[in-house]
Amino acid sequence: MAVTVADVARYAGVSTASVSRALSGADGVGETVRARVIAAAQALGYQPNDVARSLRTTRTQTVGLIIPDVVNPFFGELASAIEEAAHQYGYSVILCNANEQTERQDRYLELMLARRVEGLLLTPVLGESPALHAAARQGVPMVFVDRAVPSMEVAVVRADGRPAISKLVEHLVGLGHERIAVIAGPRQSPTGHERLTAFRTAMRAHSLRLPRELVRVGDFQMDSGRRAAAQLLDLDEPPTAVFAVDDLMTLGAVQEIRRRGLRIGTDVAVAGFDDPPWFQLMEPPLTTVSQPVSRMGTLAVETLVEAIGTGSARSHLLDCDLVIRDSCGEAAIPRGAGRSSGT
Amino acid sequence: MAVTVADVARYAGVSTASVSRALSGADGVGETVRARVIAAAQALGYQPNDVARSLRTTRTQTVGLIIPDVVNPFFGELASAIEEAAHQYGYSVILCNANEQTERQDRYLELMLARRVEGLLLTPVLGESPALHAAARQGVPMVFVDRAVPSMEVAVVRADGRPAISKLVEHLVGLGHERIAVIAGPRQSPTGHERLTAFRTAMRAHSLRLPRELVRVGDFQMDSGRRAAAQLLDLDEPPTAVFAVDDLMTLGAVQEIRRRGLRIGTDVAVAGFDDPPWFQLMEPPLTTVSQPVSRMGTLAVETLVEAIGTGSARSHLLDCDLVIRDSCGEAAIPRGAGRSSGT
DNA sequence: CTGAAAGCGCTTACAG
DNA sequence: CTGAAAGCGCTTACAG
Repeated sequence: MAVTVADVARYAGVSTASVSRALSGADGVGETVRARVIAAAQALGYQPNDVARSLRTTRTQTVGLIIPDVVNPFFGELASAIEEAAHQYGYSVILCNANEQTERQDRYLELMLARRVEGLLLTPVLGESPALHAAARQGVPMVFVDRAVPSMEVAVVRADGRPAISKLVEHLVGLGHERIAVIAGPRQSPTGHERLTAFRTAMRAHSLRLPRELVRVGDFQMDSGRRAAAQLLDLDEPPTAVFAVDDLMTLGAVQEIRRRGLRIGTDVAVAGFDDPPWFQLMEPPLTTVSQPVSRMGTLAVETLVEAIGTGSARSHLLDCDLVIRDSCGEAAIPRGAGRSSGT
Repeated sequence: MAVTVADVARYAGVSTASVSRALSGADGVGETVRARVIAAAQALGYQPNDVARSLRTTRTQTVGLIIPDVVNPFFGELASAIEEAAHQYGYSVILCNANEQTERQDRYLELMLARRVEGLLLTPVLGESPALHAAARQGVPMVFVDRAVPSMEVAVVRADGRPAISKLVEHLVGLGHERIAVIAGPRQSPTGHERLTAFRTAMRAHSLRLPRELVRVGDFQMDSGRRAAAQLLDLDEPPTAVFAVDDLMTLGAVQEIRRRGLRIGTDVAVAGFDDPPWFQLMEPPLTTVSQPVSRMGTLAVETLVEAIGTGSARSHLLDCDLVIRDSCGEAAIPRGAGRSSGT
């Protein structure tokens, strides 16, 4: 655990400079010397020390990844895609889970800066983050994934849910739904806001009312989806369809609906967001707005690599898909207004 | 991005030694000097360089985590728990996804050693891994999670599925099942082997036959679960119950059963392994053997920290729970042998 | 092609 | 309490 270039040099009878050159594969070193060095390294069991190299070269080959909630399958898949792509470009990734807390995000940001990551990939948590602004000011290459911070000029890679949401509403209306509720994200969340606004716009386009009581605010966690669904179901005139804007809240809603003995798709329609593998395995399979998660991850890395290389990078807005399955009912909706396309 | 201790020292009018002491909070530095240093650091926007510090102290405050498949929810949750616990102890984690490939595991192992991680947490992939043995020989503190390598004397933190599997078989038998199939893990997998053996033993204890055709080998991935279920269902005399030994294969089996229009719990019973959040949301909710995943993660980190500190650590074997829900049917099993406890 | 030497940014004995 | 100096393990101009 302690053999250094100096040891190898001594053993091979050459200078440390030659050792370095030979081992790094650089040219400008004779074949015989190279062979001797390699043999010596082998014999001594030499293990390069990247921290020394990093100090000297100021390259760490590491990028930082800060995710707000690794347990959320969406972010899990995202992290996985990012890890994969990063390695493709020769970067290791230091992973931190901000857990949706600004203080944790800031602490990790400091930590990553101190470790001299070459770039930063993050899904910023909501709220003011001094460390984030500091990092940006310092000029560390960085790109946001999935969430933008409007006040910051940082490239962002995310998916635009609007067209798909509009299609979803059309789908629901086609099935005879008029009283459609939404379980939205936190008010301050740009993503949540965008989805809610898109939903509102689509409802208006179909001349459908969206009373206050049908708009519920959650926090992207399962429990808030459950609570929101409960409130919705307790209404004097409950909605015939519920649209939740992320996977976890969708799950919560499904759970609450089930708990009450209601059947999804017939008693109440459910549409979700994101598309973890088991959505299609639910009974009935869930209709949902799907984001190109792993594409986002790959693209985010590519964008970051570009930022590291050129000092600047462009944002990318991907498309979402509406995946129609059976959870919005395909036939008899109780209050069907004759518009149903079902049998 | 380039202010160093030397700059701070100059600005504060003291030596770099004092700067280092003041900033690290060490004692042996006067209050006035400390205050001046802190002010100077602040004024200059000093950002400590951990790679230099690491080189000097030979401490990197980093541990490596190698997971065989981050997309698998079991490992996702495990990684999340590990990341959390590691930070609690002041360690950052470098995450690598071996994707069940020895070569990738070995490459990442080299990389982590070069980066001088202070410890290694990994779920070893199957197959010979020269780098793993090399690392062990070198004495890098390490602990295995979830999977042991019988030939290596490395502490392992995992859960013992045997008692829960025995209870599961009892549960199935109580429900009238006799023809019970198993979708096992790869033959070389100790974990898979343990679960299969436990299942065999339990079957024998109930004097139940387990013909070859009812034992199917998968690879812990969803697709293999699907294929295994298909083969099982195609049998002249298909099983009345299927037990899959991980979450992904369980999902695959569920999907195949559904695809054929069969109802889980009534047409065919399904029992799974692991307990991702949506198992309880399936229709019917899935009966499963649940591992204490996040406990495993935390304990693995504690064990590693101990290994780093003392140079040795003990293995830990946790218990699994049998979570009984409705997927094994609670009533009428077609071929019920009169043993059914249902109504 | 090869080597002597400096230096990356810290921390830590060692003196005083 | 404070500083001068060495050194962690590399790489890279700079000479030759």
